[in-house]
Amino acid sequence: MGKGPAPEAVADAPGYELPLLLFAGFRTLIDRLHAELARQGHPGLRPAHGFAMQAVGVRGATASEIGRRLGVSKQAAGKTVDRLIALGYAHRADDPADARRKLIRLTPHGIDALRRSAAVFDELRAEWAATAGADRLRDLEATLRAVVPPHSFRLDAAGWLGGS
Amino acid sequence: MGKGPAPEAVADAPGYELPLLLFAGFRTLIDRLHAELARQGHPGLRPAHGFAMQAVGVRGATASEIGRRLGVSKQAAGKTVDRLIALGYAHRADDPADARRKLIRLTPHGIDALRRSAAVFDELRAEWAATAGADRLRDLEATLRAVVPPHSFRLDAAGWLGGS
DNA sequence: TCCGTGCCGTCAACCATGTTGTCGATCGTA
DNA sequence: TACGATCGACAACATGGTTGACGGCACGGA
Repeated sequence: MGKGPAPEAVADAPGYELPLLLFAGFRTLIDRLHAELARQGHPGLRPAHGFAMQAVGVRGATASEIGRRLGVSKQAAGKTVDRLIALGYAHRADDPADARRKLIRLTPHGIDALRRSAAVFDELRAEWAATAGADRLRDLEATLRAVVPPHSFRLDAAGWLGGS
Repeated sequence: MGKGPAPEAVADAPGYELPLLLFAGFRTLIDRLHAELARQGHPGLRPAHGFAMQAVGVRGATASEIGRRLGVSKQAAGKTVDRLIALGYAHRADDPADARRKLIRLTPHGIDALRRSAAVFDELRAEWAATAGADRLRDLEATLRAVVPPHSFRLDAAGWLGGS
């Protein structure tokens, strides 16, 4: 680029490409993560489950709490937990200190998925660093941190497109 | 990792931050687009509709064609078209040359939404360029183009998270 | 000319994820 | 003790996806 004579406008990319590029990047990472997880003993796992397990965390949480972290209603969180439990990634236990609450905790299978996810993400980032250069990747992250408002840095990716 | 005295590792961001940053960026752009569109006479419009209208295009298309472009079944495309029509953004017309086909075309309202979307995306990109610097934004786009496989540059964002 | 093959749109059933609204049980507190 | 807030659950529904089936239509070869 930069072949035109105009000094200030050097054929910038059209604005609509930016969201497409960001989404393609996100999607590429998530797709490759789940392809790798499927290979490592976690086939049924889908993107929404990963976000939900992150919301559960290694400490466990109640359904209402998970709903707040994911930005969805407690009912929706309860349904997601049901599926997590059906898949063997979590289990429900009564809270001895409060009979209303039910603690959701990850099973060892769930912890394993979380641990492997972090490892795969590190590998994928290293791959991108090798392709684009470590400096350019760091710049990309720094640029995104600069333009993205911190409150949008949340876990409620799943279902965001469908719900408005 | 990376907090030791090793000279080559300068506390890189953990790998899991990368998808979060990319998604936060994508989401920020889309959220602001739809907030702006709502202000400009397109309230009911949601992200999925935008992708669907892009797949229809100004030339029009059949439901099967739209499904192929979005990477979903023709039945799913048909339902999405139904909602687009109910919202007044598209209409169905018989194809005089082939009685099997029904041409989906955008209404003037739909064309207006597409035109405004492009304008808003350009404004948002200019905003990011002002915040992060035009050069850094161009670098970000170039880096993403380098690491993202071209085949993932598709329109099937809506519903992707839910379907695997 | 007629018939097989294949695409088009549609209907039906179902799944996954969200939403609101309601409700009984329980906790904490005025 | 009684009230109010919260928790988990249930029901009904919207949205957006899937597969399977099916009748209508186009087109090309026996």
